[in-house]
Amino acid sequence: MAHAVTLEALRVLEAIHKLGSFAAAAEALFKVPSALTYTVKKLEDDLGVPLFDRSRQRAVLTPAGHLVLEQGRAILDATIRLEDSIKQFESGWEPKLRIARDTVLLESPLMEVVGDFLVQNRPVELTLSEESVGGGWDALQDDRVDLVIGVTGELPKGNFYTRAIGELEFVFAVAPTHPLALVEGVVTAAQLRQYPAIVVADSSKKLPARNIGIFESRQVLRVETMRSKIQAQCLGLGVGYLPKHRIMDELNSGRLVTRQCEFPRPNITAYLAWRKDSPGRGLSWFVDCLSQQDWQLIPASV
Amino acid sequence: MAHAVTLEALRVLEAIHKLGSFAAAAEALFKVPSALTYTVKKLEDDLGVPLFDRSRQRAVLTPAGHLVLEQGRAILDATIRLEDSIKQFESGWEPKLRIARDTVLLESPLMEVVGDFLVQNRPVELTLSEESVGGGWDALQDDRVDLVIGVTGELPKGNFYTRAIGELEFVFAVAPTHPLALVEGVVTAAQLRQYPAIVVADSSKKLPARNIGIFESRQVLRVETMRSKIQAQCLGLGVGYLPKHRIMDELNSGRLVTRQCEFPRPNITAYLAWRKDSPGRGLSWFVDCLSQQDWQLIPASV
DNA sequence: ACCTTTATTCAATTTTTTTGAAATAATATC
DNA sequence: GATATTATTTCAAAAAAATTGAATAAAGGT
Repeated sequence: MAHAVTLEALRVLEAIHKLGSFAAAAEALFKVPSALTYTVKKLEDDLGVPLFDRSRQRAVLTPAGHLVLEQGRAILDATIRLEDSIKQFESGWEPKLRIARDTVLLESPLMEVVGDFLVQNRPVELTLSEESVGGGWDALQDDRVDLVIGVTGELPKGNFYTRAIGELEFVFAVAPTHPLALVEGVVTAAQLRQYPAIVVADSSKKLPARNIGIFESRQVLRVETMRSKIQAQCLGLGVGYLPKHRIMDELNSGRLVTRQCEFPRPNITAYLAWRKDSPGRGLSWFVDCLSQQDWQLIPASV
Repeated sequence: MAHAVTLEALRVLEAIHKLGSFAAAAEALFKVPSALTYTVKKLEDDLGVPLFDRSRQRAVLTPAGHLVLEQGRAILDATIRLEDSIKQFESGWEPKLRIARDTVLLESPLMEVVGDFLVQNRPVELTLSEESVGGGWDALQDDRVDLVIGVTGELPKGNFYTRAIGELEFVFAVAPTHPLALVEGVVTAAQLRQYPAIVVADSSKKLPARNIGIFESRQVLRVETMRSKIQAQCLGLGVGYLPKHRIMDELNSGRLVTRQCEFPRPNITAYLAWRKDSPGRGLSWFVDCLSQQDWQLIPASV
């Protein structure tokens, strides 16, 4: 047979697997069970492989069935994206917009902008996520998000637009109860090595992980978000550089104190970044608003 | 309408675009033109957008049509891959196997193995390609190849198997007519800077490009393959490190001479690498043969 | 053992797709 | 500029495919 696979058959497979039975799937698809029997059997005949094991009462996927299901899901997703693209093409508004914020940035400035967007009641479904270190680039490149806020470092390969939103200043901060708080003057490498370092793990799933500002400590505690890192350092669990704009409260109230460190950490520029290809009206709107938003950073020098 | 796109409609779209008319596409698909009119009109109705511009005699795609075609192709490709996967699942032999050779390696040892495979007349379609520097990893990660030979350096993220095939030794070589050939003793950084460096460009399309062994020359000539680099250096266009096993002939015949260099380049291990997931019989066969093949390298120490 | 749930078979029915002939329109040719 | 050619659409009829519902068989729960 020329073309065995049809989207309808993949949908049926998916439904049966998800709901656990032909009967339940039939109901969900507004059909009668024998219709599914027909569709499934046709696909099995065309493919030449049984997709379900019928030795028991409830049909369960064979290994071949799992294979078809898995790749079939990707195909169904692609058709949904295709239909979404057409909708965007007509209205200009993308049906879905995925925004990632790097964990170095505060959440509230983003939320303000999101609030402004939501009251406009556009036909756009928003998804927010948080990334760390190189993870923002990774998510963008891997097409898991459409827009990232607060990415830093080198531009990876690919066609991206960027816009600087300010400079990040890092200070070496410890809890006042931490032994390093007692050090007068500059903290040395030897002193650093005595205490655990708290680092934010790279959330990359595809690109190689970056390790920024790791000094060789005896112990490293890896956390997922900047919030966790700040909290860990406030509790005196370890030490490390923190973005100044995130810890103004902690510094003012004395929950953290700064020290000079032998290895200074230079300021780095934070960017908005998005894919070049055909931005929808939603993406354009967010790029405009987010680049004018006050992220409480140092204005970008260049 | 719930689900507008069907694979059949995408195939029709693709055929009309490729062959330039409804009539030609109909013939290719063993149908009658009015059947295509029906299919296309149905898709247009369901999507709510005209896909073809009919103001002229021959129908041409509208921008929206191009969008559907482009994404549709990806979907059709995925369905073909799905059917291929099933075939592999049944016979064990993958219908397609894509092998990349890093440009540091000789081509002939691979060709010998390929020859041995072809005489077995397996139902496997082979594709060979050449990659450079980080490009092998890139192609593997991006699923453009199934197996790479001669990748070096750090393992990127992802699930890969690797097997060492030997160590690469690099020698600093220049044409006998090159000014640096006259230097006695060790070539210094200052001397190096005087002459163009020949480097093999990273063929990566997704991962960040690696730059190995670039010393800051006034001029850099970037080439795509090791063969080009060797040739450029034989012609005295520039200098650089070359893999010793690739230039034995040139060294013996005096077309290249070696010199000591202030920056020595350590040996590096070359690997076979492939994706973990479900190797077919073809991939397994190649991994076995290729890892036993004599690549004329130094046996791996570790 | 009995009842319930589940999947399949099969003939009848409905829906969808395909066809071929005729109509319409745009290019090409003389 | 008239005419032939090529290309697409329209429409009713025919063919193919999908869906239904009733009957059947078999598995699991109580």
